[in-house]
Amino acid sequence: MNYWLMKSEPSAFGIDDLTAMPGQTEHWDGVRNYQARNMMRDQMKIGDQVFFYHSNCKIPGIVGIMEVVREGYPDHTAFDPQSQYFDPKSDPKNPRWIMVDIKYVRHTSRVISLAELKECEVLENMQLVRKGNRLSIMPVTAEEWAMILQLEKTAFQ
DNA sequence: GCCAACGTTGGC
DNA sequence: GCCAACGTTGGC
Repeated sequence: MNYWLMKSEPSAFGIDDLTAMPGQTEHWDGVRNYQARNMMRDQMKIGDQVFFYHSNCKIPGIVGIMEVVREGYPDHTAFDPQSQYFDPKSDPKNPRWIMVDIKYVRHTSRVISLAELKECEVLENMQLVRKGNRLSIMPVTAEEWAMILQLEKTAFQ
């Protein structure tokens, strides 16, 4: 099983929006970055565990856990001229963009902030804490996953 | 194929 | 709101 972290701006789609979806499941559409797409297309498998990360907000950080429930398939929003994610270069016969379905598992007991993740030595190699990182989907190692769950249990000052 | 210009991301 | 970092575009 693999571990991942996926970012979303809570003003667009936050974890509370996910819990409000039917079945607490949603397709992760709108990813328009090739590196992120390739991970969804080639590597994300049913049962993989995913941290839900809130970006571009007051306290950026991990707010919950999700699970992959459907593996990569074409992102139909790329074909819809009404969608903000419309891409005229994505041909329905040869779709350019891919999404997966994810299901809510739980909120973390608190927000595990980016500031806190940056202070943890075990996590210093995570792409997330590196300067200038803009990837919206990234792999998390088993060690990093366990470390973050450990952090969740402790108070952060 | 290079690279400058431009648009976007996202922390602060 | 600012701006650094990065990806994409398009002229040449």
